[in-house]
Amino acid sequence: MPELPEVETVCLALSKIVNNSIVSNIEIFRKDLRWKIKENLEIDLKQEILKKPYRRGKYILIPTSKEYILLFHLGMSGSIKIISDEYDLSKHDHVKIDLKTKENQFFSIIYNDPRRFGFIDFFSIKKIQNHFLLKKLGVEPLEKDFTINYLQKKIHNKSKSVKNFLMDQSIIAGIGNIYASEILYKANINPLRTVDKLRKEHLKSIIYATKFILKKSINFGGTSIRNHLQPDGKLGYFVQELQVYGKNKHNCNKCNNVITLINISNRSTYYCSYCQK
DNA sequence: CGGCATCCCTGGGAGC
DNA sequence: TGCTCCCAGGGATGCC
Repeated sequence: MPELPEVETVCLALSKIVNNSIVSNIEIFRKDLRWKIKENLEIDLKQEILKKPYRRGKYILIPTSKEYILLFHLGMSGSIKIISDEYDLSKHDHVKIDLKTKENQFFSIIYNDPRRFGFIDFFSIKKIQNHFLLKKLGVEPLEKDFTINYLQKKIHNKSKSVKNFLMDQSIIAGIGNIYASEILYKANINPLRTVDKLRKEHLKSIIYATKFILKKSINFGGTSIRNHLQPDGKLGYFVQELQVYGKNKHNCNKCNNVITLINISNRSTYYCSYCQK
């Protein structure tokens, strides 16, 4: 499920209950995710106070009062459930964290991930700059430093396709396969075009389209959880909002020609060959 | 170094 | 209904 808008939505849902709550218990049912969960996580996390979660790329980071970071990555199939009532564990629930909020309410966070491409880590906040995953991440696409100038620097001497460029986490953090197609459709740029062929006006369109698509999807995610007393991490992609991903053989909303499906680096890529040049 | 294929893993859907 | 095959949204790794 998870690219930047979905991770942001999960983060927002978490922040409503996690902020200043205390970990009363933690159970780990499976440690072998993408990497092995640290042996002493149960001991280290118990009785910690969790502060406000935030997002970096596709990672969820929850600082604790003892200056540690609890990090989640949802991989390809991960989700987080927030539970306040009786709950029967289901298949692929790997971690359960019980929380008591400052208003003395009780919640549990369940980490579920069938394919186990996701990851959970716990490390000192001092090591955040050198964290083996976080240190590689490029710019946040919704922040001010996502600029034409930044993109020009990153493009320097590169010949990869613009779609692979958008999905490269060391360049822009948070865009995955679905939103890469959506952004390029919005920007009218062919996903196969190599980045060295992009002109300034194209970069401008990419930045505009990226911010537009991501913000729209975050807003959609926000409205979809607004009325849930028990926000459920399993929101999935906001498929109602998708214009081109998964729409092969449908007609383009702009020119009415048929949407094309191709493979770029073994990933499905959808585009309109008439609108996107 | 850049770019690409491969691999990790399980489940769901299509097709027979 | 059941089997097989193919595909899937991430990203590290290794090879050229």
